[in-house]
Amino acid sequence: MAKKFKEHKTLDLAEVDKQMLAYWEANQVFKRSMEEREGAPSFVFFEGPPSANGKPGIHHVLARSIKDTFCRYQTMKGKLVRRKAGWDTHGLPIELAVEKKLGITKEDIGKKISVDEYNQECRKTVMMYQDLWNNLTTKMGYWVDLDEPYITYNNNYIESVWWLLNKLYKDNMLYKGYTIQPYSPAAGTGLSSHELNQPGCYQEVTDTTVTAQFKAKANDVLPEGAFFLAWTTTPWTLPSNTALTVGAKITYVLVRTFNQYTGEPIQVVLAKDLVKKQFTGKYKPVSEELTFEAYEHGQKKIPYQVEQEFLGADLVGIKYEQLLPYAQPYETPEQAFRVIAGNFVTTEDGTGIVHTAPTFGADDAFVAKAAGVPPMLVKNEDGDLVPLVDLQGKFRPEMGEFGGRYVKNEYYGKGDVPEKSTDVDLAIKLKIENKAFKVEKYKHNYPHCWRTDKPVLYYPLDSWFVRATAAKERMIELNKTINWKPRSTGEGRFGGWLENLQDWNLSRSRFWGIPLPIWRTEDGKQEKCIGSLADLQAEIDKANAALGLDQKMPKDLHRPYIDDVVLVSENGERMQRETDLIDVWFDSGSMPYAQWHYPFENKELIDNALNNVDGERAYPADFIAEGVDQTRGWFYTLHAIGTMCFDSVAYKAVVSNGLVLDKNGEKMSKSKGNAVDPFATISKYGADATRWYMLTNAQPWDNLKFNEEVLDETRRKLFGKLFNVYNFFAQYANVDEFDGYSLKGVPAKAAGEFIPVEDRLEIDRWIMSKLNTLVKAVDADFSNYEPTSAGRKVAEFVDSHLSNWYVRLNRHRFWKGERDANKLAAFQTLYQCLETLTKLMAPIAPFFSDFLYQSLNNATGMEKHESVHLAFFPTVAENVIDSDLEQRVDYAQRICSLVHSLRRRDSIRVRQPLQKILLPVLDAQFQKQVESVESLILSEVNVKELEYVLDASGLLSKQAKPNFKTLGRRLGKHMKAAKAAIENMSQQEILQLERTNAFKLEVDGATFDLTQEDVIISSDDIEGWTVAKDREITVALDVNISNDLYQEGLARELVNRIQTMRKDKNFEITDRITLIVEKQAVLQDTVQHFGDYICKEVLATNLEVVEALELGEKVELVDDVSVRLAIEKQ
RNA sequence: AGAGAUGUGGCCAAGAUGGUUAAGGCAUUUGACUGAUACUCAAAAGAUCGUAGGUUCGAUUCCUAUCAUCUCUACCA
Repeated sequence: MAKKFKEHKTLDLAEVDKQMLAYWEANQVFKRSMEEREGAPSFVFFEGPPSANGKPGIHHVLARSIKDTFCRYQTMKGKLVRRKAGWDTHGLPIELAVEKKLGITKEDIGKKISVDEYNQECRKTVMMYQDLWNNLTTKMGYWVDLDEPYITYNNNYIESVWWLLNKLYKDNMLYKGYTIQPYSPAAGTGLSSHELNQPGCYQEVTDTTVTAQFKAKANDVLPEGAFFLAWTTTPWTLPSNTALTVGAKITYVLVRTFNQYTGEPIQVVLAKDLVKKQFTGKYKPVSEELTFEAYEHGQKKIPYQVEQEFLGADLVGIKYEQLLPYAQPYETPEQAFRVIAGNFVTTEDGTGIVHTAPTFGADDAFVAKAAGVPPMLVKNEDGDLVPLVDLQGKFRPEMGEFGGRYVKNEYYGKGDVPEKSTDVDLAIKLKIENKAFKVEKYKHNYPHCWRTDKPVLYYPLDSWFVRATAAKERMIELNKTINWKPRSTGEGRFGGWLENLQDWNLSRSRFWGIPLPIWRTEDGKQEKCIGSLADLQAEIDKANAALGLDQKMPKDLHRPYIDDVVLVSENGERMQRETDLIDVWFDSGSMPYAQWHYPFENKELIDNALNNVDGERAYPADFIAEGVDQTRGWFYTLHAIGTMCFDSVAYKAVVSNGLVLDKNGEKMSKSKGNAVDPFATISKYGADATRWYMLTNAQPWDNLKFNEEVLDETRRKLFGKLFNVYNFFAQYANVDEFDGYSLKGVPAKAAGEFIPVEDRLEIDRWIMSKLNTLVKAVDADFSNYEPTSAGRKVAEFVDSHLSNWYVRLNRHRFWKGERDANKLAAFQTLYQCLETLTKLMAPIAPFFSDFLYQSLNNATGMEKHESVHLAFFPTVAENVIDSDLEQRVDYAQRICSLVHSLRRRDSIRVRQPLQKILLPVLDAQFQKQVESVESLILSEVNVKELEYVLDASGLLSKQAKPNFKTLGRRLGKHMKAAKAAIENMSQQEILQLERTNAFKLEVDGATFDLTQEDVIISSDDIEGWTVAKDREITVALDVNISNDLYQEGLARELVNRIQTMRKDKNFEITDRITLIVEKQAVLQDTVQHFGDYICKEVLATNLEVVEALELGEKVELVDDVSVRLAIEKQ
């Protein structure tokens, strides 16, 4: 006796999830999916560590579904796929969370709370979210090794990162530099861009702005004494001005006018496009009433006139007098105070000439450096070079009367705020000195420190940099070898980013992160970069010996312990660690190496690949996937480190998925309340429906508009349907004791062998052909990282072909009485379809597929695998694919559909038999194809015969259309006329073309030889018939209902009503009945001719016709025909 | 501000390499099958493919411009 196929009541995907999770857990399926592939070729996957500072959202389900799908697929393809989970544990978000939780600020660390305690708190915070993430990982069916994750705060991880940093250091790729960063003087700390993007940081403020006049020195382009106009919203930076930047291609003009504050005649230079914006209000073009000669200071209108034009490039190099000569740049002052070119200059606002203060603007610093203009740095009391503003935000003593004043009034304490800000006083001074062209208030957004709520300064700070620009070309080259999904992200967003690459600022002045392993002597002249713990130990020993200390290796490599370590330089000086931490993005970009503690352990995993040696490999990744927001984040840092340290790509293929938006296309956010809870979604619809929906509703790289209704539809349509098909199968398979190869009483030809596909019915061969075509396509899609296409094809197969055609047409084969080879073939065919489908679906829908697989396989024991995820992906049986067969069934489906539409048009129900279908035949092949599915069509649409109509039967009028593809190139612009001519071809002419395969077409006086392929012929209409068309197929239906047909129709209606009554009365399927029908004239023939048929269909052993029936039910058969019926169980 | 992506019926969404009727699904309306099951199936209606130009015999598809939405990076006069 065969084992039973499990029959399931209703489909509860959430319940399936639970069952399968328990099963996987109990049987260690994930672990075994790797163990069983030991020794197989590796498929390398990197898990991007989630930053553990936030709760997982629905978009993480998308990203992880993508990752999981391809890892499962590759496992099924026989690859060994290791997936180490990882946690991004460092960085500001964690620190902020901790500070918020403890109610402290950065300054309190080391005072109110020890750094050790703080450190512990950070670790705890990370662990707190880990549980939630693990929970989601498990519930959504994401297989990743959670038992041995890499954690970026572990000493081993840090050691690997140090090793990488040291490698960069040795290659001269690390340097210390001075850059402009957001800085909060009130808090005394630099701010990361993350901090600036806290909500509420950008506030609208009103600043005093100055358009200053910079007096040009003698030159060949401008007249004596001309001024450059430059606008600033931060007048306090004007004393630090060392250059003016123009756009080389921008057109500038010289304008003659008067200074509105002093009344002095002036000539000023500004962008031509901005003259109208600048010369407003009092300024009027010179005219007869308004002349330069007649102008007097104080009068209402000030004349102006454009005198000359130049290109920005002409102005470059002109020197000008320093605007506010409080100090001179310490370095190369002779290079300062000249006009330079910069591509960031626009004519949107200001004057088209940009006041450039390299100490306080990132662009300024960049453009000045490129042009060799020095920043305004002066030597301080300690001999260090510093800007004119100190770290408290005060002007230095060099600033004379301004010395000691805060540059922004906001920095003063309550009560100390002066009446006029430095900006205002500077503006007044410039007005008096004929150096201010215009002073105005200006409203704009300006970043504020989230902690002190005071404006941020852009301020030069010491930072460590990775010389990424040195590897730029190589990064671009290697990027071209990466398979980006979608391609545009790799070429556009990422490629563009690489083209404009800047050096990577590594420094962060925080506590919770990987410390920069660089120690320096006090004068900064000697330094050491540590590349391993052994290295550090050796240096500590050396320092202990040289300096007489008793230092031990810190148990924890974080601050502050590491800061206490003092090393010694070659010539015996003390060295202190640079206090910076490194950018957390470097942490995550190091994961390919650090997750394995490379090169201190697992060295071969990476070296095998680098040296092209046989053996297991863990580098580079064959595949990674994250959100498109990681393009300049993780995707970049992986690529940069891979290129710089190993001259290799870090990943060969990358899928960057889009955002998950709400159903209206808006970004999800907690504040809008439109965020979707992944846990709720999964428990409501099941993980599989969620995954399937997210992967197939839109390409992963397009944004997904998350719509619950569509998600539910996925559940119903795909999983519900497949589940029903399975249940149908299981129910009858159990009755007939199907074991995969045999039925009760119908043994397999040979033990463990299927009936060869070629020996099965055509309809079986058809679905098998379809199935193999599907396998081929899905395999190709998965290997090309196209899950959407793969999933849609599977869904299409299940819906249109398997459930709606194959099962429907073959239902009777499963429940008919006799057991024979035909029935066995039906079971085997359906079994093979279902089993193959579980494997095709498994990568996307791991739970349901395994549930189904086990339900099938446990009964037959055909495969030894205990889970679909341990099985292998199906291989294509090319010999089973029969495209002719697929085509003719496609014809059958379409012809049936056309006939149905015709019946519908005349309101003739399918139970009413009809006599004839006419099918115009366009070629012999078509007729041959349709003939072999003729009986199928006739029974499906309940029609008696199908007649093929050959040409010229008189019924058919043919229509010719040009085939643009073949004619287009030949005819060119004669196409329009040719189209008309061809469409006007007579029946005779078309016939001639068909017979001789030649036709001379005359168009516009020219003659063209046409063959049949130049023309598309379709049959148009058939006189007197109802006709429907679907592309090349035309169908005509004889809708005349003869009396015989009518009677037969009534019989069928009668059967239907009786069946319904049986069902309503809960009779068993096998119950025999007596049928009593009230006598009626219209029904007399029906009962006479079709009585046997009726009895057979409804299992009636006798049929009584009585004059009047008291009991029973009155039912309507068709319009105007009702009858009273009764049935009784015998 | 720069870079990138997207814009096809009420909604979701196919449509590499220009060509004859622009898939399919949901929703809507109408009807139908069914003794496995099932809010299943079928039909009808609904789009000149963001807008404007251009190339071409012919453009949803190629080019240019423009608008809108979104993302990333930056915040600079």
